[in-house]
Amino acid sequence: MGMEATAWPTNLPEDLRAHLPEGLADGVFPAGCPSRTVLDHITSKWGVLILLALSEGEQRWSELRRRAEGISEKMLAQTLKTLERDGLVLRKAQPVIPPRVDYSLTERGYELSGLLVPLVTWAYNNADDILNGQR
Amino acid sequence: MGMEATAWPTNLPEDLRAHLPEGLADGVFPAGCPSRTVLDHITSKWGVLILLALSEGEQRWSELRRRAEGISEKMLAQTLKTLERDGLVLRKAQPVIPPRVDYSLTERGYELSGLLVPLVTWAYNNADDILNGQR
DNA sequence: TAAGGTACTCACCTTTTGGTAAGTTATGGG
DNA sequence: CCCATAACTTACCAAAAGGTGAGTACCTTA
Repeated sequence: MGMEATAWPTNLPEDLRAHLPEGLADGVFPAGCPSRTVLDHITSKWGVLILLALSEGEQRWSELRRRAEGISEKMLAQTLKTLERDGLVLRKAQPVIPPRVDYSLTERGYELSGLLVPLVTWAYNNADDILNGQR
Repeated sequence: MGMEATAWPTNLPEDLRAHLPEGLADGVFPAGCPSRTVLDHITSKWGVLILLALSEGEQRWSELRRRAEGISEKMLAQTLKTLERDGLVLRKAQPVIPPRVDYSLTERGYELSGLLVPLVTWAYNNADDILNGQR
């Protein structure tokens, strides 16, 4: 309400639509499904931002902290651990003092970032329109 | 550790990478940025699932409840309200008893779902590998 | 001797998110 | 008269996410 929201026609030709894989073809994810867990990791508030930052190349802890503006050390550690466990992020610690740790995307993580970047870009480009259109 | 995570080379030719828009070219979202808010809406646990379900066409409240398996009525209402406010979902209520309400994607919502579907598909295809590769 | 740098962990507390169960609406059918 | 129905709302509570500030390790530099 307040904005001219137009409905998208439901009867588009099949080949103009993005396709869901079989098994969730009707949009149903089984509730306990592993993909729900993975989806939660990769769409988490800080997860997206970290993957995004790393899509620009290998970075140190402190650099990631700067890029994911507003993240706490606790959440940075937690998020990196989850992504590392998921095989999306690679941690390389050098045994020097003061410590130096470099984070980068794995091949799988890089593949994922290729899907995340368009999404974030879209959010960035549409954010003002979306939030202004609210009565 | 436990899995053979290989690092992706950092020095790829520029044109093989997905690109971030300027303004977040170095991967920094300003902390209070509107796009953070929008991103939170569209990557929320239930938001993704609802947008996904609606990418298959117009649906009633009760149908959405079934498809987003495990969602409570409270969260369904809340999620739909947010997406409607954001101009991504269109609500059409018919003044009949018992009530009938149909939800569909707006043009903007449809555009978004085109980016979300590949992401969810990726999660679906990779979920088992990811969760099994964890020591 | 003391301070500084880096990458963390931990305990404690607050805030946000989410679930449950009940109530609401108005009408048509038994 | 009373129940069922669809799409909600509300109050209350539990769980999860997240912030804060302190502490740790160890070597280097001043």
